[in-house]
Amino acid sequence: MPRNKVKFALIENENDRKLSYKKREKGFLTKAEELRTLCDVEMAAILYSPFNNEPKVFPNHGAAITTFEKLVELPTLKKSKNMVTSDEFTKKRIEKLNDKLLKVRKKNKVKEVTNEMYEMLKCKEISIDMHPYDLNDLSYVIKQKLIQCLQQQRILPFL
Amino acid sequence: MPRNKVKFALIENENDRKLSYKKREKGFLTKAEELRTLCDVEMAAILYSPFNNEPKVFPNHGAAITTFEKLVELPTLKKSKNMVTSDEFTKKRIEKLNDKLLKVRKKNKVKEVTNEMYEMLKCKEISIDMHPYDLNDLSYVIKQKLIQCLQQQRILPFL
DNA sequence: CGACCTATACTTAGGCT
DNA sequence: AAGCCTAAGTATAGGTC
Repeated sequence: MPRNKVKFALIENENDRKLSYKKREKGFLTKAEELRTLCDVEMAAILYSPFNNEPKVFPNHGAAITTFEKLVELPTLKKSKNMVTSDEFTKKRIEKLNDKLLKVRKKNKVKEVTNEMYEMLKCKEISIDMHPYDLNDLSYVIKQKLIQCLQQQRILPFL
Repeated sequence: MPRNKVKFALIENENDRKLSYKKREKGFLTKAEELRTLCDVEMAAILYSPFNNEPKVFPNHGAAITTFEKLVELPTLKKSKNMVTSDEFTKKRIEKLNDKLLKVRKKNKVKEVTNEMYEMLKCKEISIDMHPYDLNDLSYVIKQKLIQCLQQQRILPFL
Protein backbone atom coordinates (compact mmCIF):
# COMPACT_ATOMS: atom_id res chain seq x y z
CA MET A 1 0.00 0.00 0.00
CA PRO A 2 2.76 2.44 0.56
CA ARG A 3 4.84 3.79 -2.30
CA ASN A 4 2.51 2.08 -4.73
CA LYS A 5 -0.98 0.90 -4.20
CA VAL A 6 -1.31 -2.82 -4.62
CA LYS A 7 -4.05 -4.33 -6.72
CA PHE A 8 -6.34 -6.61 -4.74
CA ALA A 9 -5.32 -9.75 -6.59
CA LEU A 10 -2.71 -12.47 -6.48
CA ILE A 11 0.80 -11.08 -6.70
CA GLU A 12 2.00 -12.86 -9.81
CA ASN A 13 5.73 -12.55 -9.29
CA GLU A 14 6.77 -15.24 -6.82
CA ASN A 15 9.56 -13.25 -5.29
CA ASP A 16 7.38 -10.23 -4.67
CA ARG A 17 4.71 -12.53 -3.31
CA LYS A 18 7.06 -14.09 -0.84
CA LEU A 19 8.37 -10.71 0.27
CA SER A 20 4.88 -9.43 0.73
CA TYR A 21 3.85 -12.57 2.56
CA LYS A 22 6.64 -12.30 5.08
CA LYS A 23 5.78 -8.71 5.90
CA ARG A 24 2.07 -9.27 6.00
CA GLU A 25 2.30 -12.42 8.06
CA LYS A 26 4.12 -10.44 10.70
CA GLY A 27 1.55 -7.67 10.52
CA PHE A 28 -1.32 -10.12 10.68
CA LEU A 29 0.02 -11.90 13.75
CA THR A 30 0.65 -8.56 15.46
CA LYS A 31 -2.92 -7.51 14.78
CA ALA A 32 -4.12 -10.85 16.12
CA GLU A 33 -2.19 -10.41 19.32
CA GLU A 34 -3.38 -6.84 19.78
CA LEU A 35 -6.97 -7.89 19.30
CA ARG A 36 -6.60 -10.77 21.71
CA THR A 37 -4.92 -8.68 24.38
CA LEU A 38 -6.78 -5.40 24.11
CA CYS A 39 -10.23 -6.94 23.77
CA ASP A 40 -9.82 -10.28 25.54
CA VAL A 41 -10.94 -12.40 22.63
CA GLU A 42 -10.48 -16.13 22.44
CA MET A 43 -9.09 -16.65 19.00
CA ALA A 44 -7.13 -18.95 16.77
CA ALA A 45 -5.60 -18.68 13.33
CA ILE A 46 -3.67 -20.90 10.97
CA LEU A 47 -1.65 -19.92 7.95
CA TYR A 48 -0.43 -22.47 5.44
CA SER A 49 1.92 -20.81 3.02
CA PRO A 50 4.40 -22.32 0.61
CA PHE A 51 6.98 -20.03 2.24
CA ASN A 52 6.98 -21.75 5.63
CA ASN A 53 7.76 -25.40 6.25
CA GLU A 54 5.30 -25.55 9.09
CA PRO A 55 2.01 -23.76 9.38
CA LYS A 56 1.96 -20.60 11.45
CA VAL A 57 -0.42 -21.14 14.32
CA PHE A 58 -1.82 -18.41 16.52
CA PRO A 59 -1.59 -18.24 19.47
CA ASN A 60 -0.14 -21.77 19.70
CA HIS A 61 -0.91 -25.27 18.58
CA GLY A 62 -2.74 -26.47 21.66
CA ALA A 63 -4.85 -23.40 22.23
CA ALA A 64 -5.76 -23.23 18.55
CA ILE A 65 -7.03 -26.81 18.64
CA THR A 66 -9.07 -26.15 21.77
CA THR A 67 -10.68 -23.12 20.13
CA PHE A 68 -11.24 -25.01 16.93
CA GLU A 69 -12.95 -27.87 18.72
CA LYS A 70 -15.49 -25.44 20.14
CA LEU A 71 -16.35 -24.49 16.58
CA VAL A 72 -16.89 -28.08 15.53
CA GLU A 73 -19.38 -28.57 18.34
CA LEU A 74 -21.23 -25.36 17.60
CA PRO A 75 -23.63 -26.39 14.80
CA THR A 76 -25.03 -29.20 16.94
CA LEU A 77 -25.75 -26.77 19.75
CA LYS A 78 -27.34 -24.29 17.37
CA LYS A 79 -29.75 -26.84 15.96
CA SER A 80 -31.33 -27.39 19.31
CA LYS A 81 -31.70 -23.68 19.86
CA ASN A 82 -33.67 -20.99 18.14
CA MET A 83 -33.05 -21.16 14.41
CA VAL A 84 -35.94 -18.80 13.81
CA THR A 85 -34.35 -15.93 15.64
CA SER A 86 -31.18 -16.49 13.72
CA ASP A 87 -33.00 -16.34 10.40
CA GLU A 88 -34.79 -13.14 11.35
CA PHE A 89 -31.46 -11.68 12.19
CA THR A 90 -29.99 -12.65 8.83
CA LYS A 91 -32.98 -11.19 7.03
CA LYS A 92 -32.51 -7.83 8.71
CA ARG A 93 -28.81 -7.81 7.96
CA ILE A 94 -29.52 -8.42 4.28
CA GLU A 95 -32.13 -5.69 4.10
CA LYS A 96 -29.66 -3.27 5.54
CA LEU A 97 -27.05 -4.40 3.08
CA ASN A 98 -29.42 -3.84 0.17
CA ASP A 99 -29.78 -0.21 1.16
CA LYS A 100 -26.06 0.16 1.36
CA LEU A 101 -25.55 -1.48 -2.01
CA LEU A 102 -27.99 0.93 -3.58
CA LYS A 103 -26.11 3.88 -2.16
CA VAL A 104 -22.74 2.61 -3.26
CA ARG A 105 -24.01 1.83 -6.75
CA LYS A 106 -25.28 5.36 -7.14
CA LYS A 107 -22.07 6.85 -5.93
CA ASN A 108 -20.02 4.74 -8.29
CA LYS A 109 -22.46 5.01 -11.15
CA VAL A 110 -22.97 1.30 -11.52
CA LYS A 111 -26.34 1.07 -13.16
CA GLU A 112 -27.23 -2.44 -12.20
CA VAL A 113 -25.95 -5.57 -10.62
CA THR A 114 -26.63 -8.36 -13.06
CA ASN A 115 -27.14 -11.99 -12.23
CA GLU A 116 -23.95 -12.66 -14.08
CA MET A 117 -22.08 -10.46 -11.66
CA TYR A 118 -23.54 -12.38 -8.75
CA GLU A 119 -22.58 -15.65 -10.33
CA MET A 120 -18.99 -14.57 -10.79
CA LEU A 121 -18.74 -13.52 -7.19
CA LYS A 122 -20.45 -16.69 -6.05
CA CYS A 123 -17.87 -18.82 -7.84
CA LYS A 124 -15.11 -16.96 -6.09
CA GLU A 125 -16.74 -17.23 -2.69
CA ILE A 126 -18.17 -20.71 -2.52
CA SER A 127 -15.88 -23.59 -1.99
CA ILE A 128 -17.09 -27.07 -2.81
CA ASP A 129 -16.83 -28.23 0.76
CA MET A 130 -18.70 -25.27 2.19
CA HIS A 131 -20.55 -26.09 5.34
CA PRO A 132 -24.36 -25.82 5.24
CA TYR A 133 -23.99 -23.51 8.19
CA ASP A 134 -22.59 -20.87 5.88
CA LEU A 135 -25.17 -21.14 3.16
CA ASN A 136 -27.62 -19.06 5.17
CA ASP A 137 -25.18 -16.27 4.95
CA LEU A 138 -24.30 -16.68 1.30
CA SER A 139 -26.41 -13.87 -0.02
CA TYR A 140 -25.06 -11.66 2.70
CA VAL A 141 -21.47 -12.56 1.99
CA ILE A 142 -21.82 -11.95 -1.75
CA LYS A 143 -23.51 -8.61 -1.36
CA GLN A 144 -20.90 -7.56 1.15
CA LYS A 145 -18.18 -8.55 -1.26
CA LEU A 146 -19.78 -6.57 -4.02
CA ILE A 147 -20.10 -3.46 -1.88
CA GLN A 148 -16.50 -3.81 -0.83
CA CYS A 149 -15.38 -4.04 -4.46
CA LEU A 150 -17.35 -0.97 -5.42
CA GLN A 151 -16.25 1.04 -2.43
CA GLN A 152 -12.63 0.27 -2.95
CA GLN A 153 -13.00 0.76 -6.67
CA ARG A 154 -11.32 -2.50 -7.33
CA ILE A 155 -11.29 -3.82 -10.83
CA LEU A 156 -14.24 -6.17 -10.68
CA PRO A 157 -13.61 -9.59 -12.14
CA PHE A 158 -16.47 -9.19 -14.58
CA LEU A 159 -15.72 -5.70 -15.82
CA MET B 1 -3.57 4.12 18.02
CA PRO B 2 -4.49 7.32 16.35
CA ARG B 3 -5.42 10.37 18.36
CA ASN B 4 -4.05 8.65 21.42
CA LYS B 5 -1.71 5.76 21.66
CA VAL B 6 -3.24 2.72 23.26
CA LYS B 7 -1.46 0.76 25.96
CA PHE B 8 -0.84 -2.85 25.03
CA ALA B 9 -3.13 -4.28 27.68
CA LEU B 10 -6.73 -5.16 28.24
CA ILE B 11 -9.03 -2.19 27.71
CA GLU B 12 -10.64 -2.05 31.13
CA ASN B 13 -13.74 -0.05 30.24
CA GLU B 14 -16.20 -2.45 28.68
CA ASN B 15 -17.75 0.07 26.38
CA ASP B 16 -14.42 1.18 24.99
CA ARG B 17 -13.42 -2.44 24.67
CA LYS B 18 -16.45 -3.27 22.63
CA LEU B 19 -15.98 -0.25 20.41
CA SER B 20 -12.37 -1.16 19.83
CA TYR B 21 -13.28 -4.78 19.19
CA LYS B 22 -15.78 -3.94 16.50
CA LYS B 23 -13.31 -1.78 14.64
CA ARG B 24 -10.42 -4.14 15.04
CA GLU B 25 -12.40 -7.21 14.09
CA LYS B 26 -13.20 -5.53 10.80
CA GLY B 27 -9.58 -4.56 10.30
CA PHE B 28 -8.36 -8.03 11.18
CA LEU B 29 -10.69 -9.75 8.74
CA THR B 30 -9.69 -7.31 6.01
CA LYS B 31 -6.04 -8.07 6.63
CA ALA B 32 -6.82 -11.78 6.55
CA GLU B 33 -8.54 -11.47 3.20
CA GLU B 34 -5.76 -9.37 1.75
CA LEU B 35 -3.17 -11.88 2.85
CA ARG B 36 -5.15 -14.77 1.45
CA THR B 37 -5.77 -13.10 -1.89
CA LEU B 38 -2.46 -11.35 -2.49
CA CYS B 39 -0.27 -14.21 -1.36
CA ASP B 40 -2.47 -17.25 -2.03
CA VAL B 41 -2.34 -18.59 1.53
CA GLU B 42 -4.62 -21.26 2.85
CA MET B 43 -5.77 -19.83 6.13
CA ALA B 44 -8.44 -19.93 8.77
CA ALA B 45 -9.30 -17.89 11.81
CA ILE B 46 -11.85 -18.09 14.60
CA LEU B 47 -12.82 -15.27 16.94
CA TYR B 48 -14.94 -15.80 20.02
CA SER B 49 -15.86 -12.49 21.56
CA PRO B 50 -18.51 -11.65 24.10
CA PHE B 51 -19.71 -9.02 21.63
CA ASN B 52 -20.91 -11.44 18.98
CA ASN B 53 -23.50 -14.14 19.48
CA GLU B 54 -21.74 -16.43 17.07
CA PRO B 55 -18.04 -16.81 16.51
CA LYS B 56 -16.57 -14.98 13.54
CA VAL B 57 -15.07 -17.55 11.24
CA PHE B 58 -12.70 -16.79 8.41
CA PRO B 59 -13.07 -17.45 5.54
CA ASN B 60 -16.14 -19.59 6.32
CA HIS B 61 -17.18 -22.40 8.60
CA GLY B 62 -16.52 -25.28 6.25
CA ALA B 63 -13.19 -24.11 4.92
CA ALA B 64 -12.00 -23.30 8.43
CA ILE B 65 -12.80 -26.80 9.60
CA THR B 66 -10.93 -28.33 6.68
CA THR B 67 -7.91 -26.16 7.41
CA PHE B 68 -7.95 -26.82 11.13
CA GLU B 69 -8.28 -30.56 10.61
CA LYS B 70 -5.01 -30.49 8.74
CA LEU B 71 -3.46 -29.01 11.85
CA VAL B 72 -4.82 -31.74 14.08
CA GLU B 73 -3.26 -34.37 11.84
CA LEU B 74 0.07 -32.60 11.60
CA PRO B 75 1.85 -33.77 14.77
CA THR B 76 1.39 -37.41 13.79
CA LEU B 77 2.94 -36.77 10.42
CA LYS B 78 5.83 -34.87 11.94
CA LYS B 79 6.74 -37.71 14.30
CA SER B 80 7.33 -40.06 11.43
CA LYS B 81 9.46 -37.51 9.65
CA ASN B 82 12.68 -35.78 10.51
CA MET B 83 12.53 -34.42 14.02
CA VAL B 84 16.24 -33.75 13.89
CA THR B 85 16.01 -31.25 11.13
CA SER B 86 13.25 -29.52 12.96
CA ASP B 87 15.32 -29.31 16.14
CA GLU B 88 18.32 -27.95 14.27
CA PHE B 89 16.07 -25.32 12.85
CA THR B 90 14.75 -24.32 16.25
CA LYS B 91 18.28 -24.13 17.61
CA LYS B 92 19.34 -21.73 14.92
CA ARG B 93 16.29 -19.57 15.43
CA ILE B 94 17.03 -19.32 19.14
CA GLU B 95 20.67 -18.45 18.55
CA LYS B 96 19.62 -15.67 16.30
CA LEU B 97 17.12 -14.47 18.84
CA ASN B 98 19.78 -14.38 21.53
CA ASP B 99 21.82 -11.97 19.44
CA LYS B 100 18.81 -9.80 18.92
CA LEU B 101 17.96 -9.82 22.61
CA LEU B 102 21.48 -8.70 23.44
CA LYS B 103 21.19 -5.81 21.03
CA VAL B 104 17.82 -4.72 22.32
CA ARG B 105 18.93 -4.96 25.93
CA LYS B 106 21.88 -2.70 25.25
CA LYS B 107 19.77 -0.20 23.44
CA ASN B 108 17.23 -0.10 26.26
CA LYS B 109 19.80 -0.31 29.00
CA VAL B 110 18.34 -3.41 30.54
CA LYS B 111 21.30 -4.84 32.41
CA GLU B 112 20.16 -8.38 32.66
CA VAL B 113 17.28 -10.69 32.11
CA THR B 114 16.75 -12.54 35.33
CA ASN B 115 15.21 -15.95 35.74
CA GLU B 116 12.39 -14.23 37.52
CA MET B 117 11.64 -12.21 34.43
CA TYR B 118 11.53 -15.37 32.36
CA GLU B 119 9.22 -17.01 34.85
CA MET B 120 6.81 -14.10 34.75
CA LEU B 121 6.67 -14.22 31.00
CA LYS B 122 6.34 -17.97 31.03
CA CYS B 123 3.28 -17.77 33.25
CA LYS B 124 1.68 -15.32 30.88
CA GLU B 125 2.50 -17.37 27.78
CA ILE B 126 1.93 -20.96 28.77
CA SER B 127 -1.54 -22.24 28.99
CA ILE B 128 -2.23 -25.36 31.01
CA ASP B 129 -3.48 -27.24 28.01
CA MET B 130 -0.52 -26.34 25.84
CA HIS B 131 0.27 -28.97 23.28
CA PRO B 132 3.63 -30.75 23.60
CA TYR B 133 4.24 -29.68 20.05
CA ASP B 134 4.64 -26.12 21.24
CA LEU B 135 6.97 -26.82 24.11
CA ASN B 136 9.91 -27.10 21.74
CA ASP B 137 9.32 -23.54 20.84
CA LEU B 138 8.77 -22.26 24.33
CA SER B 139 12.16 -20.72 24.80
CA TYR B 140 11.78 -19.10 21.44
CA VAL B 141 8.34 -17.75 22.18
CA ILE B 142 9.39 -16.27 25.51
CA LYS B 143 12.49 -14.62 24.17
CA GLN B 144 10.53 -13.19 21.30
CA LYS B 145 7.99 -11.82 23.73
CA LEU B 146 10.70 -10.24 25.81
CA ILE B 147 12.30 -8.59 22.82
CA GLN B 148 8.95 -7.30 21.72
CA CYS B 149 8.30 -5.81 25.15
CA LEU B 150 11.66 -4.10 25.20
CA GLN B 151 11.39 -2.82 21.66
CA GLN B 152 7.97 -1.38 22.18
CA GLN B 153 8.99 -0.04 25.54
CA ARG B 154 5.99 -1.57 27.13
CA ILE B 155 5.71 -1.57 30.84
CA LEU B 156 7.04 -5.00 31.63
CA PRO B 157 4.97 -6.98 34.09
CA PHE B 158 7.95 -7.42 36.40
CA LEU B 159 9.25 -3.85 36.43
C1' DC C 1 -25.81 0.64 18.09
C1' DG C 2 -23.68 1.70 13.49
C1' DA C 3 -22.15 5.20 10.14
C1' DC C 4 -19.24 8.86 9.28
C1' DC C 5 -15.29 12.13 10.41
C1' DT C 6 -10.51 13.37 11.22
C1' DA C 7 -5.97 13.44 13.10
C1' DT C 8 -2.49 10.58 14.23
C1' DA C 9 -0.35 6.02 14.70
C1' DC C 10 0.72 2.09 12.18
C1' DT C 11 1.75 -0.76 8.10
C1' DT C 12 4.10 -1.80 4.17
C1' DA C 13 6.04 -1.53 -1.15
C1' DG C 14 10.09 -0.64 -3.00
C1' DG C 15 14.78 0.14 -2.52
C1' DC C 16 19.27 -0.71 -0.39
C1' DT C 17 22.60 -3.49 2.13
C1' DA D 1 17.25 -14.16 2.94
C1' DA D 2 16.86 -10.83 6.64
C1' DG D 3 17.21 -6.12 8.28
C1' DC D 4 16.80 -1.19 7.90
C1' DC D 5 14.89 3.00 5.56
C1' DT D 6 11.39 6.05 3.81
C1' DA D 7 7.35 7.62 1.53
C1' DA D 8 2.78 6.96 1.06
C1' DG D 9 -1.31 4.13 1.95
C1' DT D 10 -4.18 2.23 5.97
C1' DA D 11 -6.22 1.57 10.35
C1' DT D 12 -8.19 3.33 14.19
C1' DA D 13 -9.11 6.31 18.94
C1' DG D 14 -11.99 9.64 19.99
C1' DG D 15 -15.77 12.17 18.76
C1' DT D 16 -20.36 13.36 16.60
C1' DC D 17 -24.80 12.26 14.69
